[in-house]
Amino acid sequence: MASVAVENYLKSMWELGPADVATQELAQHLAVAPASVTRMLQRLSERGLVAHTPYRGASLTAAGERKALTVVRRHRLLETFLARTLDLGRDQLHDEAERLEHALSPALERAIDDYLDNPQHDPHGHPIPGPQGELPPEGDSPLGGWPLDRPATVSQVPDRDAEMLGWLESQGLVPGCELRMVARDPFDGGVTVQLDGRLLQVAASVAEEVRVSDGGAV
Amino acid sequence: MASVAVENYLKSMWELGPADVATQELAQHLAVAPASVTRMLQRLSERGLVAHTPYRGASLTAAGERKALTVVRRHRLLETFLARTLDLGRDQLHDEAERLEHALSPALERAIDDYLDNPQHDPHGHPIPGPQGELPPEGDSPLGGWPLDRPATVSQVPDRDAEMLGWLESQGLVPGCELRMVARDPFDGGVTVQLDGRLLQVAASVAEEVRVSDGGAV
DNA sequence: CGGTAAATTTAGCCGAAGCTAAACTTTATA
DNA sequence: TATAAAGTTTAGCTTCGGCTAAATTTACCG
Repeated sequence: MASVAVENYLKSMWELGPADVATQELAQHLAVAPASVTRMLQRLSERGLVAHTPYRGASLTAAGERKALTVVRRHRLLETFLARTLDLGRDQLHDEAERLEHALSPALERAIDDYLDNPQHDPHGHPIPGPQGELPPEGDSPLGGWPLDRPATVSQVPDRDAEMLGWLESQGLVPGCELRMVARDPFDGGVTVQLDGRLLQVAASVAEEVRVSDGGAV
Repeated sequence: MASVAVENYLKSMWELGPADVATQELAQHLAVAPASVTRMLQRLSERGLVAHTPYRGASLTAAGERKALTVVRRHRLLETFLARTLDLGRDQLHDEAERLEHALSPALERAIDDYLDNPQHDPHGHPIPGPQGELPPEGDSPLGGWPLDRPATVSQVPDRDAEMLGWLESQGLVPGCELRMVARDPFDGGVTVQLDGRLLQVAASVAEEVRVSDGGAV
C-alpha cells in the first residue's frame, strides 16, 4: 500500500495537526529538506490524502486522517505489546515501534490487539485508535494549566523525548501516579507538585507535555 | 546499514547456497527479473559481500555470509518470539517475520533473545544463528532418506510453504513428534510412516523437506 | 508603499531498485 | 561441429524520495 515514507508523512501531519501544517514544520519534524516536503505534499494531494494550498500549508483529508490513524494505531499497539512482553524502559519503546510500525500486517495487528485485550492506552497514556480510527475521548489537560491544590492523576507523558522520559520515570512521574499542584512560577511557567510525599520541581517545557485528569487523593 | 533489498538478496543467497547460485534461481526466489539480479550482484560484489563470476553465478563472501546470518537470526528469533507470545499458527509465522526482520534493532534483538532465553531453534526446528553467526551443529537428515523401521524424532519442518505446513500441523507432524518409517515407494519416493499409532502417507516432496533425527520409541 | 527577509516552490540532479528489450555467452542438440 | 535454445548481461527507461540552488510568493517593517 503506502510506502514507509508516505506513512511517516501522514503520521507527522496528524501529530502536528489538525490545523494546516507549514512546510517547514513538517520538514523539521521529519528531518528532511523543505523542498522534499513540498513535492511529497503534491503527491499526497494527488492521491487525495492531503489538502495542500500552495504557500499556505497542508492538512489531512478524511481519507488521509484515516490512514494516519492506522499508523498511529500500529505504533501504539506495538509500544504496548513490547512493554508488556519484553520489559523495555518506557523510553526505548518509541524508537522501536517507530521502525516496526511499517511492517505490521493487519493479521498481526489483530493478533496483538487480541493478546492485549483491546487496550485503550499505550504505556505513555496515549489513546490507541480503534481499527476504524475511532479515538477514545480524552478528559485530561496539561499539567502546566492545572489549578493549585486540586489532586490529579497523571494520564499522559510524552513519548518522543527519551531523555525527558527517563527523568520522569526516575521521579516516579508516570501514567497513573497521583499528585497535587503546589505552586506555579509566574514567570517561566514551571510548577512544583507534591508526589509520593515529596515536592518536585517540574520545568515549564515538561509541564506542558505531561497531561493530568481529576483524581488522586494526595 | 543495508537496505531491505540488500538484506533480502543476502538471505536468499544463503538459503540457496552455499554453492554458486544462478541468476535465474535468485530471480525466481526473490520474484524479480533476472536483469535486476545481475545489477544487484554487481553492486554487492563491489561492496565485497558477494563473489560474482559473470555468466557463472555468485556466492556469498565471508562478509556477506556474516550479514546474511544476522538477517536469518532476526527472522528466526522473531518467529520464535511471535509463536511464544501471540499464538499464531506455525504457518503464519514466516510471512510476519519476513517483514519485521528488517526493522529489528540490535537492542530489540537482544531483548527478545533474553526473553526467550537464548533459543537454539525456531518453531520450525530451524537452528537460530548466534549473535556472531555461529550455527548450532545439526545431526538430522531428510525424512525421505531415513532407514525403514528406525524410530525417529522430527527435528525440522519447512517454513516457507504455508499450505504444506498447515497440512503437516493437521497431521501432528511437527518438530518433536516421534515416528517410525514403515514403507517407501520405490518409484516416486513417497513414504509411509507410523505416527501416533496410525499410518500416514507422506508425498515425496514433503518427505524431502521434513528432517528427522534418532530417537522416539514408536 | 516599497523593500527585504523568510518561507515556499520549482528546476534539476542523484542513487536505489525495479522493468523490458536487445545483445551476448554458454550449453545442448541435431 | 554448427546452430538453436537457454541463461545472462547490457542498455536504457521508470518511480520514489532524497538533495541543492534558484525563483517565487508572502509577510513584515521602516
